Amino acid sequence: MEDELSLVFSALADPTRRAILERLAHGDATVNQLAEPFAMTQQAVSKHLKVLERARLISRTRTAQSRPCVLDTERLDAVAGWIERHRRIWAGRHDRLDQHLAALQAAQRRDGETTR
Amino acid sequence: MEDELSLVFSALADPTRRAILERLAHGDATVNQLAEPFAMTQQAVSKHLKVLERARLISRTRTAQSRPCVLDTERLDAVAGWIERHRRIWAGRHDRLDQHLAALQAAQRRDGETTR
DNA sequence: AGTTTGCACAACCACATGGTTGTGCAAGCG
DNA sequence: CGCTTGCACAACCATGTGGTTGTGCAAACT
Repeated sequence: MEDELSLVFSALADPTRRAILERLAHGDATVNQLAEPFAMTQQAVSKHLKVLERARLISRTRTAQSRPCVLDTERLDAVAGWIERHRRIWAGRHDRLDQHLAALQAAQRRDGETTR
Repeated sequence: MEDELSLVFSALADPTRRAILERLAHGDATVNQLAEPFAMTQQAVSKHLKVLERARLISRTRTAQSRPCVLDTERLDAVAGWIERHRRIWAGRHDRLDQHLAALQAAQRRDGETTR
């Protein structure tokens, strides 16, 4: 129905889901563990997980009664590729890797931003 | 209302809008020029442009009766930063920044896990 | 002057999204 | 065995989204 890129982008277009992904970056977690920091029901988080799963940003295993979530790392590559392509085209700057990394580090330093 | 990152991501989560951006990468264009390749009305494209404008991915000038669209290149940097950060964390790549991030990740993985 | 061009605003529509409550069900625990 | 835990499914609701048609209006053309 919808193309992969759109699915991933729209999955990322929600602070709650991005926070979930960040949480999962620190290790796998169960639904309840993921739901705990948010002021919403477990069912709502379940919905978000379904969105992430559909975008193949996470995958889930059925381990007994818990369904731990695992990041699917490759999914971001397509998105990063798209972004990078256009960023370079638009900016017209053929930045070398060093500049790129410097920018990333700067971006990381001013973190705390939007991830919630 | 909504955070910047979500605005940009959701603006990018539509094939039409991404195509518009690609078109604009080759140079500024008017609304009608942008609308021409799509099987939709000029008004629909206008709506898409408003979304892109709200996400500050494009800016518009009022030149006489036409309203040419120009890419706002900086907006993608935040998104690219977010993507790159997480992609590298998850994938555990191999440059200096990556090792730094991997160390961070390992340190953070050391706690949590059982609690929550 | 009158007409055409380029665009935006408004109202409307169908459907998606993000949340809720209520419920059910399989796995583990007392 | 019965209770609790962990999660998903269904129905519902409010709002957002992506499209349409209809209209209006300012600038440019003749």
